[in-house]
This record gives sequence, structure tokens and C-alpha cells, in this order.
Amino acid sequence: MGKRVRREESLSRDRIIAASIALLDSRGEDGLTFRALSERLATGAGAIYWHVENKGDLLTAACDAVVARTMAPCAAGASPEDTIRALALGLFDAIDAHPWVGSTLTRAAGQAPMLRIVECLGQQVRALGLSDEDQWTAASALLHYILGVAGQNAANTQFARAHDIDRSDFLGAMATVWSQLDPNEYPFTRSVASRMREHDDRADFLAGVDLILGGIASRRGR
Amino acid sequence: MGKRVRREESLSRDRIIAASIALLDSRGEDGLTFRALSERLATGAGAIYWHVENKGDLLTAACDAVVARTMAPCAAGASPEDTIRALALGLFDAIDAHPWVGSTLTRAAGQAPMLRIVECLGQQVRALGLSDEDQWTAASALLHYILGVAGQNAANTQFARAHDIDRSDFLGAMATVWSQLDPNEYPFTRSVASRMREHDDRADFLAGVDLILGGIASRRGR
DNA sequence: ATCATATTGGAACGTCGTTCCAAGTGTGTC
DNA sequence: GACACACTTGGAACGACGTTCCAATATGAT
Repeated sequence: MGKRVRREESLSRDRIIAASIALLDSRGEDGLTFRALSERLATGAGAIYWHVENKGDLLTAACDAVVARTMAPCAAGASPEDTIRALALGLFDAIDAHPWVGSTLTRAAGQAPMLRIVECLGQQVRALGLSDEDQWTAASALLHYILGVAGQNAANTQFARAHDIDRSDFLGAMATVWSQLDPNEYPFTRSVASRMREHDDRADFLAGVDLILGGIASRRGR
Repeated sequence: MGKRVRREESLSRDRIIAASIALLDSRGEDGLTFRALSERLATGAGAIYWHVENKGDLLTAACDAVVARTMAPCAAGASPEDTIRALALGLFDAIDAHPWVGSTLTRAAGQAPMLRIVECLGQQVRALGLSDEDQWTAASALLHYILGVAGQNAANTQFARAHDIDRSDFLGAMATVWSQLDPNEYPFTRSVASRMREHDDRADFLAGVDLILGGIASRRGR
């Protein structure tokens, strides 16, 4: 059986995944097409299907490649809390750099990339010294919060790209709309609109993680 | 201008949205098609486009209709914490009943349905008595956590439907796979697998909300 | 050299969102 | 009561997509 390379640049799952990531990064979520992929790999759609189940499989594999890279330095020497913060920030940055990872993650329930994240988070949560039941609650809350931010970030970037504007311009425009809302109907949204304009996504994200970590700590102290 | 009804069942945005919701509920996320919608409304695709911008607009409008219904009893007489819990649970239940709302919400950044949620949550957070800065942090954390759970729930249900199995069977199968993972590579995931099988989505969700509320409270107490 | 198997490239299929336009329907004017 | 006019409708047509299919080619074993 031909397991060895047959010629210098034969088609392979890895080459297909690498090309998919390049396509997703450069053209956005809708840029990954079997036609575009065929062209870039100088082959036909049928050849790709020999190595890949379907588009969902391909997307999940591409997502997993990025997540695996991000989660690789899982166990640092710091405290569990700091490691969780580092893990979360690593994911945030990875999704910021590859927005399509955010939306793909949402649709990859229970699959490889999600497993990696659950395990890395879980190991640190476990080191926090909670009861078995609380371990699951804490890990699940962190996971879902991270996924929520990931999804929103992905949606923002995707929307901005689709309308051919800058991401920060889009958020600025949103802040303007919010600040012009009816103060009677939308008092809160209106009041945070100005903060919206100059806020730091990354810092806000970390503040949310700290809020959950604080909840965990106060629960342990009971 | 013909603002009045011209005949008993003329086409209208509301009738289109209602039909879309029915289609999404009965046939799932992929069931909403301009062709299926045309058939159900006994008209053509072009007629629908007269009342609706595009599919995204239609999806957002359908989502907003459900969210508006859910958020309507926004201000109860209970404590802010309890109201937040009730709000979150209401959303959870709505998304459980209409899984497509979960995925649509993810893609509706800064649009009507999201605005409703931000405002309702924000008003209660404000009543918690935090600094202006902490208000945004708290509301944003709650929002993203809810969206994260929503997205995952939607993905689970969608996956189960696509593979024509029951949702709980799917989760059970996932628990089985997890329990058979390599204990060296996936110690945490393996250890929570059994808990997974008999867990209560709703209770877990609420526990996560409580964790965030706990973090908020401990931060206020500083 | 020959054969079986693994792999390739591209044509073809059905479905989707969307656009376009000829026809139908109602309203206001004379 | 007839005409002009804008609003609304239904369905044909378009281009792009994911996927399937298959004839052609390449590879490794004998």
C-alpha cells in the first residue's frame, strides 16, 4: 500500500487542511469553497473528497489544527488561575487572528477541537481543588463563556468583512447607533454606548474570565 | 396607497415571519428556504423579497419575534439577582424550544434581538449597584455566557437532527465516547463523562449564571 | 510486463439565494 | 366609467455552491 509520498507535491489531508486555513484567513469564512480549494491545489473537487469526508469535516479539521497549536503549551508552571487566564487569552487571540475558528467551534459540539479545550480547562479547574460536581460546573461555565465571546467576535469580524468596512469602524458605528437610542426604552444600552467606543475587547474578555474565577473562589470559600 | 388589507390573506412581513418561524420549528434550521416559504405561502420568491431584504434579515426578524416574546415580562418584582436568573432561564427555555434562535443570535451582532437582551440584562445589573465600568463588565459576561450556552445547545440539537437521532441519545453517545478516552491524555474529560450522561442542561446552565452572579457579588464586596 | 488498487481531475446534478420582469390589482383623477 | 399610475405578485432564470460519479492515470506487487 502506498503510504510513502509518491511525488513531491502529492495531495494529502494535511496539504488540503493547510490550504483551507490559508483560504479562510485570506478570504474569510465564505472564502473556503471546493472550487477555490481545487484551483489553489491545482486539482479537481473529486480528488479532495478522496481525503476529506465533506465540508464540515474539513472545517472542523482546520479548526482543530489552529486550536491544537494554541493549546499546545497547556501546562505552564503558574498557578491554576493564571494558567486558566493564559489559556483563555490564547484562545481569544487565536480566534481574533482566525475569526472563522470562532464560528466553527460553535458548530463542532463534542468534536476534536472542543475536546482539547475542555481537557485543558478541566485540568486546571481540577487543580483548583473543587468537589467533583463543582469541577464540571466551573469548567462548563468557563467553556461556554469563552465560546460566547468567540462567537460574537467571529460574527463582528464577519459582518464587517461582508460590508467591506473595518472592524473597529463597525463597532464605532454600533456605538453611535446605541448612543442615539430612546433613553426611555433603552436606558442601559444608551448609557454604555460611550464606553463601547473606546473599550478594549481583550481586557473586557479577561475581566469576564476573572468574574467567573471570582465566583469559583467565593464558592470554594463557603 | 393601499395600506389597508386588500384581500383577506394578502402577503405581509408579519405573515412571512410567522410562516418562517413555523418552518424553522418544524423542519429545523435548514428547513427555512425561499422555495419552501413560497410554497407554504402560495406565492413566488419574488413576492417575498418585496417584504424582506434577504434571508439574513428574515432570520433576524424571526429571531427577534421569539426574543421579544420571551423578554416581554422583563421587570418582575423580585430582586435583581432573581430577575436575572429568571431572564436567563427564559432565554434558555426559548432557545431549547426553538434551537435555531441560538445560532441566529450568534450571527445577529448588534441587531434588534441582541439589543433587547442587552437592555433587559443591563437594567437588572444596574440595579445591582455596581460602578459604571463594572456594570458593563457584568452585563457583558452574562450576555456572552448565555450566548455560549445558546450556541452549543443549538449545535447539539442541529447535529442530532441532521443525523436523525434523538438529542439525548446523541449526548449519551458522546458521554460513552468520552468515557473511553485515553486516561493519560484526557483525564479530566474522562472523569466527567459519567456525570455528563445524567446531567441536567438547565440546572447546569443556572449554576453557571450563579457562578457569574457570585463573582459579581464578591467583587462588589471588595 | 501485467495486473489490481489507489488516486486524480473534471463534468454533471440538484439545491440554494437572489434578480428580473411581465402580469395583475387597487387607487386617485378626470 | 375609463384612464393613468404605483404597488404588489408569481415564477422563470442566473450563478454559485456542495456533492457525486466516473473515465483516466499513477503506483506497487508479482
